[in-house]
Amino acid sequence: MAVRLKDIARDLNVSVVTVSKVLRNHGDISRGTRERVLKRMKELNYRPNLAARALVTGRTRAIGVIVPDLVHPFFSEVAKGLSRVLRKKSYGLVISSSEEDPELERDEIDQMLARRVDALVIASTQWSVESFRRVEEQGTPYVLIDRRFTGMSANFVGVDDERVGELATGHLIEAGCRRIAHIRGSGISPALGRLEGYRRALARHHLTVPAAYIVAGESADDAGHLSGRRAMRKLLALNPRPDGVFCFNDPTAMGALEAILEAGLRVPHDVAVAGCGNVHYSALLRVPLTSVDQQSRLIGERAAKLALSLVEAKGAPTRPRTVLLEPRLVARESTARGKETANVCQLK
Amino acid sequence: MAVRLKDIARDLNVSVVTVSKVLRNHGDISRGTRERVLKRMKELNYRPNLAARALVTGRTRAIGVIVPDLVHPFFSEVAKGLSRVLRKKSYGLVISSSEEDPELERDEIDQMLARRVDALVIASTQWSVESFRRVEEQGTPYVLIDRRFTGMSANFVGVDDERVGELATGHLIEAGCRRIAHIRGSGISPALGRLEGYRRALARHHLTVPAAYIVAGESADDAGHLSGRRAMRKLLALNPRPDGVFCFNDPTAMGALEAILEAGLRVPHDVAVAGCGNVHYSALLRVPLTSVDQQSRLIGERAAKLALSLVEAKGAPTRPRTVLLEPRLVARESTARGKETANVCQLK
DNA sequence: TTGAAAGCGGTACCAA
DNA sequence: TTGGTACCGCTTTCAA
Repeated sequence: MAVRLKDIARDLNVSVVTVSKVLRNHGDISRGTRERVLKRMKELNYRPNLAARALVTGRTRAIGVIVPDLVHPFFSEVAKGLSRVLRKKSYGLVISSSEEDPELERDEIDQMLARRVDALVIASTQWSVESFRRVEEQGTPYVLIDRRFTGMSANFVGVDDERVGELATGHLIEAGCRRIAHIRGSGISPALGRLEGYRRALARHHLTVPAAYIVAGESADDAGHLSGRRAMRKLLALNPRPDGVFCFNDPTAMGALEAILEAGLRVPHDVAVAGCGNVHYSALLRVPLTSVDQQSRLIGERAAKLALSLVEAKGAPTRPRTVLLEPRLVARESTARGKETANVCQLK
Repeated sequence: MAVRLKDIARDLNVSVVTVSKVLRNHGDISRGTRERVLKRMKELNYRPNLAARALVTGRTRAIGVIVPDLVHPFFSEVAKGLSRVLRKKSYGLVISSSEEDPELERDEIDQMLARRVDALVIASTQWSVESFRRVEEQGTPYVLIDRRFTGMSANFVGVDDERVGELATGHLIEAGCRRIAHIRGSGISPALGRLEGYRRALARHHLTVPAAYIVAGESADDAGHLSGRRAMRKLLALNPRPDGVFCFNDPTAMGALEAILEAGLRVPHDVAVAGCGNVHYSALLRVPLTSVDQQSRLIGERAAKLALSLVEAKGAPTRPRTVLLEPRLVARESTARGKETANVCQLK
């Protein structure tokens, strides 16, 4: 059904090799032949069989990406960034979701390796690095995004999570908050980094908070908004009640927002809220949400570029690179306290 | 670097064919051999080269999907649905975005065909059916989703868009609105269907509205919220002003919401708003948004199943199937007018 | 400038 | 139960 080099060769009374050379702009072909071949290719709508080509070249011109959740706006943005860069180089994007399940992730990695993708981009839910060893064994280069592993030097692209925590917390402090709580994520690296940044910002301003001001959201990113609500309820029950909260991510922050409003309190006056992710509808929420932009799209683009450069390097041992992007604060109403409040607090 | 059948065969002093048969559970292999082979496969972490297999079987076990925008929640949901079904059958998902650009879409289709995906799922931005003819020529089965073409019988999975329009408009009417406007989408089929449903609902209730009550949003789905705002401003300038608006999709509706609030009016009291898509944060908006759920996830799942069934059919001419899913209304605050209002209006 | 032959890693068919 | 051989569509190498 599909047209093959052979068909074109036969039609034109030339060899397959000749046609193949024209296809790849491989010199040493007379103008005449080249044009006849191109013409026929166009007529027959010829498209080279990439599977066949992959078999002989060892390159599929496909990059695999595995994310925990396709619907999470962060990963959608990443995918868009990846796709944008890969398209330009006519690489394909094979995508799959681990559904936040480490075991599933391992299966998906195996699938990708079987498919012989040229490189792999992974936002891992893994606790151990064992599956990456297997990727390395196959000689497939890979780039981690968003989540990294301590004590493992691998290619990584992500936002500087400690800066995220510092930025958000610092902003809350500047807004006049003094009793700042944190709803943290589960044990993955971004959660730890943001927590660390939060602590650092508090320390720098000589603020201390009760241990109970740090509460854990659930692990399931998907239900972030529900777990954020639960966590915020706990915080509101404390005495003294926090006057500001930095949430691990935007879904969590939305949940927190809900809990605060449900309790009959005002945002930002009673409790200011900052999140992270700057999902594109943050501005449209019940109270427009201050958020730290983690440059999702850019993460995808940089990851794609890094992956491609590894492919070009053809397994020549490149030492792992780390790309840390600078987060940016986007201030909105959820932290917009009146100046006077800020001043009063600062006097104290 | 990667392990091949040949390596295993050599190690075990059997032929490649034998190993291949074990791999595929192809009978006629003694227990002993089979187990030795399996053991060695595990030891070496063998993974069949799918490119090689594809070359001889003619099947890549990959499905291609092309959507206008990876970040649009609707398409993310669709992708998730697809992925879920395909994973179970160990099919891979090759994804790409047409960025709402018909020309780009044609390129991406070509890429997919070159990659020899077993089937294609497309949410097309195309105006003509020409590119699908080319897909047919190659013998690659395909399923259209969301957007269809009149006068072309192809496999299609989507929501019943006329029902969408009827549901939303009918709901606004029941909520007491009498001057219902519509912000429509560009000329693609869902836009037309929803418009038609809107008209039908008005007619059924013997309502007429000025022609100016139907305004067009822009084509760019991405900026839906901005174009929704612009469109709503125009509507608010009319006299008499609409008391309800059905928006083509949720981003548009959010824009409309913004415009109404900016104008100092109240939702739903002055103007009620209904959208479509039921994106997962609809409930968290400034005014929780009534929306028609278009079953995005399910669309993906059904499209995947349909695509797989076409692949199984191996090009046996199956007559095109159309899967129309029933939309569901999710009523929220943006249309929750008090009963009294509704009654007053009905008296008039 | 052109093409013959070998081979990429598998599978299919048929004979041993 | 096992394996030899041909071949999938293309690229690579080298000779003509």
